[in-house]
Amino acid sequence: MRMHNPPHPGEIIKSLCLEPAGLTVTEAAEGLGVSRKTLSAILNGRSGISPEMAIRLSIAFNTSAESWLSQQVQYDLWHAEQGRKALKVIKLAA
Amino acid sequence: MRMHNPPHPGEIIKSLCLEPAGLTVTEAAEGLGVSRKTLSAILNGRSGISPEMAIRLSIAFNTSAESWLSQQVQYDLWHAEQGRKALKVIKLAA
DNA sequence: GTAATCTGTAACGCCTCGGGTTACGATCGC
DNA sequence: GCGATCGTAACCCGAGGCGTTACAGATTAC
Repeated sequence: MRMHNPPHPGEIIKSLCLEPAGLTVTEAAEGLGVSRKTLSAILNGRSGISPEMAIRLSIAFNTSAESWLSQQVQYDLWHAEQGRKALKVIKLAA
Repeated sequence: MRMHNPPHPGEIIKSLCLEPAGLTVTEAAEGLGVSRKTLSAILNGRSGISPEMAIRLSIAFNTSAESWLSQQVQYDLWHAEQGRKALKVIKLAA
């Protein structure tokens, strides 16, 4: 279990994709083929990156869809781990 | 993009966790703290592995929650890639 | 043959969440 | 002042995870 709260993938998108290219949220949303609201929600950590969105990012910015989803998994998993103690699970194998 | 359809993580759970331990679906579901229906749906590829379920698996079988979610990502991504051509996305950066 | 167990799954309800549209207030540059 | 940008609230929709109940089929035990 990691110690630090991993950043939303949205922050990485903003700093590694939008800013270097000088793109506004509106422009990027149009290019990705989604609404401005959808992209805004991701950039501000209010939505996760769906498999489809990962593919859109991979096309638009020539990146790896897998890497975006991996970051999303790290983020989701860290938050799910916070509720680990509340789960009633019995050890079934060593 | 991978060539072959990756197996549902459920198949791996069955062959690597349940069968070696001689567990029935009913027993495993009780140990994991979920309904038999929920586990059955996963084993038969009708449901994905949620972050919470990944943690349950990691506790019960002393495995890595991350590995289960990674497999799920591979599976989801492969299926999402099948609809890649339908996405209207503009290249925004090289 | 009969009863118990295990399993998949349909039918329902509940809640979360991604995504779209519309619309508003705030901010910044000209 | 005016236009562009942005975050976000208020809606609607559909998908998906999970629970309970209930049924049918298969397997096993007696």
